[in-house]
Amino acid sequence: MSNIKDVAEKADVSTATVSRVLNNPHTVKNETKKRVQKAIQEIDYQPNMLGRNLRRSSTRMVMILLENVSNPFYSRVIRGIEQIALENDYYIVICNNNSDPAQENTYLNLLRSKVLDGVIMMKPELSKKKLQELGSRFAVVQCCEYIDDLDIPFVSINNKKAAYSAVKHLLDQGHQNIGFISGGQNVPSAQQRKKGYKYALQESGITIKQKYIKNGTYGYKGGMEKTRELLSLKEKPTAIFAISDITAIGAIKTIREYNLKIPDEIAVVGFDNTSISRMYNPELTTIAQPRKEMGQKAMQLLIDIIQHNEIKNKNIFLDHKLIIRESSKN
Amino acid sequence: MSNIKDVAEKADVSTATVSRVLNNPHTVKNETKKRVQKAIQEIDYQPNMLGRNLRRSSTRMVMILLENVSNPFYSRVIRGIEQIALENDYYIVICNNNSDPAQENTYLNLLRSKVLDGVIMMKPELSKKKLQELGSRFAVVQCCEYIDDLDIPFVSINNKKAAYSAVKHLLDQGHQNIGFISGGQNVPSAQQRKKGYKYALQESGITIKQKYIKNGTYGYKGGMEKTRELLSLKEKPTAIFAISDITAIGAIKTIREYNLKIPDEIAVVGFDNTSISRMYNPELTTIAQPRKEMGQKAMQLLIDIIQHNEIKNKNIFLDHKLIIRESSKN
DNA sequence: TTGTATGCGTTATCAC
DNA sequence: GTGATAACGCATACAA
Repeated sequence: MSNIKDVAEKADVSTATVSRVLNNPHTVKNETKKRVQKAIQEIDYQPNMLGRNLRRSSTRMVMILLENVSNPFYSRVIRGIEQIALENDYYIVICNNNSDPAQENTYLNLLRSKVLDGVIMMKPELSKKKLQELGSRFAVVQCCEYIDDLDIPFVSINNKKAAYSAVKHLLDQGHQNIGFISGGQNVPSAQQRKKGYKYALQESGITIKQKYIKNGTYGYKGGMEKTRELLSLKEKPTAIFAISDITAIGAIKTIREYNLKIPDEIAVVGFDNTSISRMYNPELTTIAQPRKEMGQKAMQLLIDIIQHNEIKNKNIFLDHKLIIRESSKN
Repeated sequence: MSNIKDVAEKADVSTATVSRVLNNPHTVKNETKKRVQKAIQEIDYQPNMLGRNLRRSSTRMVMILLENVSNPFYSRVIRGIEQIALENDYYIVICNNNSDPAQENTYLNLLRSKVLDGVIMMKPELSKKKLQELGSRFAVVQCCEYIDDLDIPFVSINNKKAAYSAVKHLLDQGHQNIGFISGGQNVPSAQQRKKGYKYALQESGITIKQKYIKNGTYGYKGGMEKTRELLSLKEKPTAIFAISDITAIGAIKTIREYNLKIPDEIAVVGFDNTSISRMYNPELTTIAQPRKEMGQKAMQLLIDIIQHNEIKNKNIFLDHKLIIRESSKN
């Protein structure tokens, strides 16, 4: 493959001038510029970014590190990130950690070794301490999932409030026995949402019953299993608040096995407003997060860090929205 | 940040020796090695891959270029790719083209400029000619979606046969009027599947009616709209074969609006066996592709190209499987 | 087994 | 407006 020297020879200029045509065209005399551009065309020259990156010590590549792209929640967040990235000439690459700390660490080595200019972390596997360390040395932003007593900027919603509004909606519908199927025990957002669940009940003077709180995973199967447990209780819940839409759909599947009517005999509320919530039968009541905007804010934050811009607000909370559909209201 | 020279000074060796410890440890005397490793620890040295990459003219980074990660079909394919990549010390980065040729081209510049060692293309926006050109100069593999008269290796299923088996299943259930909701007009797999649809009908001596063939998109809304068109025909189809699971679910949604019973009054078959097909109500009959294996084969193929290994088979077809569920059979 | 020296391809500083 | 050249950090051919 040809390099900048070949172009320079072909156009009878120095490599410096070729570089200028590439990066600061306005500083080159028009005539010279034309000659260089012609040469570039003729020998089909493509700048080698490996050289450029080394020289500049920057790649304009930014990674989105998430659990797994199969999680439908992320798609719109990614869109938001991509939009801002594109506008600012950054490349976005997405990497899965597959919930494996070792795999996550492998990808983070791309950051440590300068291949990436920054990273947006969606659901870190890293220990708090290591995350702090990483954030202190490299450009890192937390998005959606976050740990707030670190000095790492984040964009998220107020999960406690969001869960509160979901449960409040069920209370308003007259439900008293409300089950909660949570996510992973050590996932911050799940803990925050549990607080919101409890707070809503307390506020209404309802005793919190541990038997109604199930810690599970975010998955479909988890939703099925935990619902089976809830429905085998003597005093069955008349409503279930699930940590994600998929979990809620697992719940509905099980409810169907028990031949209970939704929402008449039992109501279900999910979380995330993923596309399936609108497509499912019955359509699912859920909490919408401003996913695209979260991505946009996160990427802007990351750019500000990379470029050492002043950052006004390192902790950004955006508004959620309760979306009421068939699964909780006739 | 410290570099290889700092380590060399600290350990009182040459940079060459440090490099050897990093890359060919067995060629260094044990005692020296220990000293170097200690120095690396002490100054917390992390090799700068920008330098290494330039020197080696390789990054061990490989891109999966797809339409959008939100498509649930890809998740298991990606898993397969990741598995083989991990085993062979390659980094996998995923990029969306968002069906935008310009965006795709931007990402492909990473390949052209040597930032990537290769790319697996899931659904190219590139013109056939440009794809051919790209494949002739760089390591490229087509996966799932493919154009077969190019000299670019691919891994896929036999879409015609797969569609045939879906339609044959419906015929076996006694259906004669079978609608087909296709994908994009210029998507190879959609064309191939249409052939399979037609072939199955012909084989059974059934006249192909254009009114039963709807060209749409792969989406939910497309499924809804096209089904509305099909159900407003005087002679309604009693079965619908959809190009994807999501499209099939859109179809079901509309069928429900018409208060038709599935599968008694109308049967539905999807394509891809994505997780939603099992979760949906009713559970969806569909065609399963060996997604993980497709990913594995594609990545192995790509590695073989990158490393200039001999390649026995450049065109790999894997077996599909018909999965019969509630939406087509009681 | 180790050190010296070179070059990968580019950009940016400095001089003209 | 342009050219000469150093430097980015590393791996490797060659010499010792």
